[in-house]
Amino acid sequence: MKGIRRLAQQLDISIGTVSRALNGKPDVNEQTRARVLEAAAAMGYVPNQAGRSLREGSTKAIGFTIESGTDTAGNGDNFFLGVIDGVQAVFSRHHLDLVVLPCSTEEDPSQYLRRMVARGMVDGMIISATHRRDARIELLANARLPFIALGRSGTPGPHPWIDLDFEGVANRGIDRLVAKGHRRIAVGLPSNDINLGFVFFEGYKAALARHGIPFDPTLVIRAGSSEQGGYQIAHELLNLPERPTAVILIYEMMAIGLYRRLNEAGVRPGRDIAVIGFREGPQSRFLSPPLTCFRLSLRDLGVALGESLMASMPAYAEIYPQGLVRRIWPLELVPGESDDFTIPR
Amino acid sequence: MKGIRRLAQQLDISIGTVSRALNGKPDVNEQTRARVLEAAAAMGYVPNQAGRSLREGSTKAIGFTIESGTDTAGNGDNFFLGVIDGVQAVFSRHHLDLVVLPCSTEEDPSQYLRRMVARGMVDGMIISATHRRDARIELLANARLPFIALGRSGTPGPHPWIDLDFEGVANRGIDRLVAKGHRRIAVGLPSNDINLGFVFFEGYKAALARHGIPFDPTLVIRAGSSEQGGYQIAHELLNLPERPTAVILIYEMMAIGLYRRLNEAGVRPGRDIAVIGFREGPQSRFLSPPLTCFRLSLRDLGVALGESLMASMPAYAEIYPQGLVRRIWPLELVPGESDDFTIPR
DNA sequence: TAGGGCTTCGTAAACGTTTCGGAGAAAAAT
DNA sequence: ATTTTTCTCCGAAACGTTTACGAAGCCCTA
Repeated sequence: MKGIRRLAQQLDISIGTVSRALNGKPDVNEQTRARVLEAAAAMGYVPNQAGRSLREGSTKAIGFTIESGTDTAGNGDNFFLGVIDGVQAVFSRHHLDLVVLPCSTEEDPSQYLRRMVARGMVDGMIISATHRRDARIELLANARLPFIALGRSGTPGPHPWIDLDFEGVANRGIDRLVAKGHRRIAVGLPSNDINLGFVFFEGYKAALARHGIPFDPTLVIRAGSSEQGGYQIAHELLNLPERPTAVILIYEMMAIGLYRRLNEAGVRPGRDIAVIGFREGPQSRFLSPPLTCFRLSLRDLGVALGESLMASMPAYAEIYPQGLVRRIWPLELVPGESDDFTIPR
Repeated sequence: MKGIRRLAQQLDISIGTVSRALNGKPDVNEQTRARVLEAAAAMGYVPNQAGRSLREGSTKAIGFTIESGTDTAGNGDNFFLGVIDGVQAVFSRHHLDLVVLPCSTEEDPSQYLRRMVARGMVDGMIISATHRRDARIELLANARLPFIALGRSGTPGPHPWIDLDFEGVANRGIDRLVAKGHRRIAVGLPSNDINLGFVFFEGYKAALARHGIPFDPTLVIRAGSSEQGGYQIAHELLNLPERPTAVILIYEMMAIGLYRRLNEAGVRPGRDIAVIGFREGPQSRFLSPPLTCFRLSLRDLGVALGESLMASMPAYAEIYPQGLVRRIWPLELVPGESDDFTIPR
């Protein structure tokens, strides 16, 4: 005899009453409830999740899919660990557990997601690293599983997302560089079709146009989102017939490799070329020279993600007013010395 | 009508036969099996996990618990993403899925683990960041859930683990420093009671003893595992009446903050003090000067973890010979310039 | 032709939980 | 005193799956 049955037998009441007592249902004598609660605690009873979710159709768990592997995300652990901490702060208030579902580098993300959805392990999903056209979004919509995307997507149909302010970053970064006299400004973009690359690129082009700077495709370098990618970007820029005077990068990790290649060529960031990175990482301030980049609170972003997902879960409609969230997350400029290089007029 | 029932109805055979066909059981006509498989694929049938695991008592999923939050792990980089990728490579061969269970910074890790085990969501567990006396180990042993720890522990009772070669690192690091004439060698340790701190400390003391260097408790600094911790370590070392000539750090992240504080004081690593870090991170080579540290393959470590867990799961006894794994994972020295500082005799 | 073995399939039970409908008793209303 | 309401509780069904058991049909042997 196991589970609730054992508990009921020991207390000599029916399993139905035990269940109602445990779940705070009204029609149970308060004295009985106290006995049940005490006995449950005493024998360390915890409801079997399989049984419960089979009956309930819900699992009290939320999934957060990321890509595993060390070079894919363009973000160190700390990005996801930070965001997750915020997400958890929201969910724990409602006794929802967060499970992180890492998609192997060897598997197609949408196939993976399909499996995970089919598993029926979660009541909602947070997806990250959205692509330009992301099959996962259609998949989740079809499965009618509440979800929110960390990152916009060009996928048709309304779906909730929160995304970083890539246009704003591109705008402010380029404004800053133009103010220092730069006009040949290169951009380092991801080589895959992750959507943020497109968004950032659009912001870049718009900012240039605003300043009346003609767009030069040779200044657009696409590379992997890792340190190696940054190295490659620097390499290509150095080989350009007419070298840019400034570069803005989509990933901070790229800055590390970019610095390395520039140093090899005797080109010092901040003195011979202006560099602006994107999201501030642990090492940004400790690069030499410190990287000018943009900061955001990972935890706050996680909280926003969590609350927005709640807002699309019908089961919590009373607590979180339902609605379709589409939100641009602001970032704060962190001035370093990597863009000190100024072009005299 | 849903699930297997719908499939059976459509094919006009019993659900039992459908189930057996799907699961590759022998007593089903091959022609029938083909029909079932085809129909299942056509209507995108996937077995409900709750129903299955209720019946089976197994879930075909493995848990990997880590600590969320950005400053707790001491790994500001891709440590977990790298390890997870290796773990997944093993499990995917057996159609086991990996779920990462991040313990919030606000919750007690063993309470959290208890909940996750009780959830019955996983057939096995990998725990990380083991402590000196780790309640989670006893908990998992009592629950008879197969598990392996990434990190040793002083917890009594036999349990499987894989751990980095902290003694080896301490030994080789100190040998290297002593060979350069250092005798006042400080050590930066974590401030919490994570077990690796003790192991590293023991290795440090043993290595000193081997060289006949008296142990000086004032050279042992405990701090948070983040960049801030490293800053604090440097600060305390600088304030010592007799400053050490070398320092060895348990976390690479500490090196970043340590460098910062040292630079503020005009003390240059590699010239005025020798610094050795522990695990190589993405930025180790790009610190100025490059950090002397130790390297390991995260993915290989993950593979070893996965295979070792398999070896403690009775259900896979034919494939992976059962046994209690206790393994020290080697690291490779990566010479930098941070320990170039030599003491003349 | 009777019986035994093999193949294939259907039936039903079981996993642990929640909840619906109702039952019995006590309390309240008539 | 009878009816109605209220308070507790019980029994049973249901969620979707797997599997033990048995039955039916067939082929083969004696």
